[in-house]
Amino acid sequence: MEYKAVKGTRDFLPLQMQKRNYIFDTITSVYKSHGFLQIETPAMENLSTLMGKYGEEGDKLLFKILDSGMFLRSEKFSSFEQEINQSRINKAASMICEKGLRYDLTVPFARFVVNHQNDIVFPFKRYQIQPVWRADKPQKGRYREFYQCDADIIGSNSLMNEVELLEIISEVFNRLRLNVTIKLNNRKILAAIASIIGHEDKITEITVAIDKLDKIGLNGVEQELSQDGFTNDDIASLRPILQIKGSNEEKISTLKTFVSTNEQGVKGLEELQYVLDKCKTVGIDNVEFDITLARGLNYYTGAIVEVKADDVAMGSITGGGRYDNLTGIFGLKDVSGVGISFGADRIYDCLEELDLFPEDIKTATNVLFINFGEKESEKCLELAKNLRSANISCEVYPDSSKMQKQMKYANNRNIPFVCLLGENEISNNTIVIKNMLSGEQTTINQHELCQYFK
RNA sequence: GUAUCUGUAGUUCAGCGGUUAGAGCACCGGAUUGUGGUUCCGGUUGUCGUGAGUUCGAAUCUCACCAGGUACCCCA
Repeated sequence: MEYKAVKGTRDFLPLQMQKRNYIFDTITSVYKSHGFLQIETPAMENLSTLMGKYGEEGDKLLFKILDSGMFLRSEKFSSFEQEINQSRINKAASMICEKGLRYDLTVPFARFVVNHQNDIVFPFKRYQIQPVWRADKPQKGRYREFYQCDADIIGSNSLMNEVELLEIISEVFNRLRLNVTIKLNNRKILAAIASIIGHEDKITEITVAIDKLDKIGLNGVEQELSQDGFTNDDIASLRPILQIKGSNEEKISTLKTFVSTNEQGVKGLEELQYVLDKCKTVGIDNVEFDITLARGLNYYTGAIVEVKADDVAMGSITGGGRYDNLTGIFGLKDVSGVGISFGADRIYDCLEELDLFPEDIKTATNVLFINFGEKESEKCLELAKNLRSANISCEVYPDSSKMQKQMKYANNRNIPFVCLLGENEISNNTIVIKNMLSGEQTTINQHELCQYFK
């Protein structure tokens, strides 16, 4: 086939849209039940807004948009060529691209909050369901265009917000009937660990290495750390952290002694303890303190959270955390926010794999009127109008084709009821209703039709 | 960036050196002019990813290129 959708992007068929909307509707209704307000932001942002917020890897994965028109003045061409020749792609790109597609919804939201600070009420609780784009190589559970479903609370330091977001996560996955584990950590603890072994500047290296613990094991992590310039002494002092085990309480008590001399670490542990305690009061029992959880995004400063499906091999399906300084970058200081993001496409893949989509979401039309000809279908139009005003979706088959074809249409469209109204029925004011699931049919009076479907 | 697998009908795939390249599904028609989903019969569908090489002979073997998937990295 010659013309295809761009690699990593997809068309969605009607059935897929019905399933996707089931996910979006579930998340939206939970968000609304907590009083979150919806916003949208543009697909593209200035690169100055996006660059430098996601870490080195993130910058590489930004889709950049070529400036329109005379994008490169001839006098600049030689310096552009020079940058290209030296493989300084970002520098070269900045000369011909000023815009890029958004990489997530959080950074544009921070820009939004700064721009509209006088028009919104703080603490501001917003939700946003839109696509984001990443120039990644696609594979299972990884797309170049995918939907994030974000909820953030900005303008409040309270840890109640963390708890509310965890409640939302729990509620959404309950409603979707998907078993998950919520992994929780705190950047302050990670920063304290880095500080205690004397490598404050290497938080990223430490977190990335710790994050790989379950993948490459203790030896692998230690090897990686020594490649990153950590001495054997550093690694030895880190070992109790790398080998931490047990329940949430046991892990916390191990850490308490480890970070007791570090103010930030103590604070992080207190925050973590508070959130875990409150989770217990609201009945969330699948939260796990996971010291290996790091998250690549630069802007997180406090709680960080990630959700994994228990019964499917899939990357994280929800992520989030607290960011104390994100709006500061755009010129609004001392506004802290915390947010989460559901990855709708990965959740879709999980539900599909476990066959957890409800059957009834396939039904778009409840009743099909079989078309027997001009006179008969005219009567059907009348009855269809009545059904619709009673809020029952229905349609009249447009051609008086063979019955087999019309019935097949109802079957393929998952229409649960078919109405037959032919010559006989017209003459005695009746109508035949066939249940497509059971195959049973009944004959009723035409004026009883609305009542029948109520 | 690294590794690995796969490109054959609308689709899922079989054929893996030897006549004119097949099957299921889908689609169309019929058995059945007022009954779908189950059954039976018939029909349509191809630059075998592209190019070169090996060979008497290539969908099949080799190489290059193009396209797609998967794993690592990272992430939702």
